[in-house]
Amino acid sequence: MARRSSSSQEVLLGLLTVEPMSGYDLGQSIRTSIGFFWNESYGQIYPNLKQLAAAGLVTAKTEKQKGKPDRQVYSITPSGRAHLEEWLAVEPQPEVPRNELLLKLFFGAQAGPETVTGYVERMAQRERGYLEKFRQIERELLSQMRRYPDAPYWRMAARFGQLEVEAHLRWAEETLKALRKMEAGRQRSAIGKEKRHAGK
Amino acid sequence: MARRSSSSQEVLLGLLTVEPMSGYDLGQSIRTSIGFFWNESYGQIYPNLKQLAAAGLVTAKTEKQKGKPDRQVYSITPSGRAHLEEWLAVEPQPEVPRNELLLKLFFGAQAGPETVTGYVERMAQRERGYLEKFRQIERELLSQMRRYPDAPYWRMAARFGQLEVEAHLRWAEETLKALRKMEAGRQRSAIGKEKRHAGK
DNA sequence: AAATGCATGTAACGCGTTACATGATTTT
DNA sequence: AAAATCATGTAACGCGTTACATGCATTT
Repeated sequence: MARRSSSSQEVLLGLLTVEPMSGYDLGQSIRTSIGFFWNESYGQIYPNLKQLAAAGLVTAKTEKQKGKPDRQVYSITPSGRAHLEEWLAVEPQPEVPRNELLLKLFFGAQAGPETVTGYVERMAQRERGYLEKFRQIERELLSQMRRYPDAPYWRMAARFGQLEVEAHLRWAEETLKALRKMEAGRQRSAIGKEKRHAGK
Repeated sequence: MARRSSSSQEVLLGLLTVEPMSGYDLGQSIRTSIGFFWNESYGQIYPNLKQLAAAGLVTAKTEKQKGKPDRQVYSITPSGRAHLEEWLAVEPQPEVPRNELLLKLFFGAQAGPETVTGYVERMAQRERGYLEKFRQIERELLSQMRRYPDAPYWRMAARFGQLEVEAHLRWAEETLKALRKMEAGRQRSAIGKEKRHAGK
């Protein structure tokens, strides 16, 4: 097996400990339940499932459906669980950050406050949407606490997202105030220039 | 010119609006000033500078130094500034998140609370270090407000990092409490099992 | 004597997204 | 009639890290 550095296969194994699923299901699960801190495209999921099956970490079973196309349902094997536990025992590395909004804000002087104000406003809008989602997740998790023994861990992860979103919103409010002050200042000086020109 | 989706070249142009720099300088600047929200390796910086020079967006000038090897000092050109402004006018896309710590925490039930506790503790330690750095950056920026007209924008970006770090630390404290409770619970039930075994 | 910093660059490799292909059913 | 959903997969391409190469000066 080639040296692998990413966690794309392990996230599939992890989700398959909850219940057997198809590649399509896994894509849905990722998007809806861990999407706020992890993401996989189908271009990753399907080939990785094949590799996992070839390595004996999962097994596939074809399920026929009326009307809809066949499903390949994958289950984790004992050696798959062993692999997952090994991976879990490795210290997670801090990720390298890349925040394009902050990058454009950092160079905001080259564009003027009007441009970046819009970016921050729409970012805040998005974050407010996330806040709603987290509240919903919180309710669902609380009601399913005893159905899933892993739920306490899921809550901790969701709580991280919640606190981050709240911090983002506080930042956005503060930053919009500052940007609007700058805009006002620029308008005043622009009017000043106009008057000076008109008076010429 | 080929279609480019990433911002690796634009970050170089942006930093060169502050002052002319060598590839090495740019690497240092990135690490020390925007490193908390953006990152570039030398394997990206040097080839991208060449491409920028070939496209006429920067110019290179060889500077000789005593003892040390020659430096290629790059300056942004007017068309470089135009390109930067165009890029700044494009709405920044929200990045796809990948947080390995949260991923391992999410699957924490497969490893047990002891394992993930260590991960969160060391994460909190790192974050406390960042907090110190942000306080230092804040001091430096305040003292250099009139030397650099872009400083207000830099402060906004730094403030984002500050608020995020504070949120992370609050989360870590909360989560460590919950994990330690779970550990205690598991110990009690492990002792219970032991006693039952001993009594057999 | 060894390690670190200055300084520039290239090559290999893996990761990940996007686009494409196919085709039926259900909803708008 | 068109779009969205279910469902699986492949291929191309760009991005980005890591390792490697070189070599002098300074610090430990």
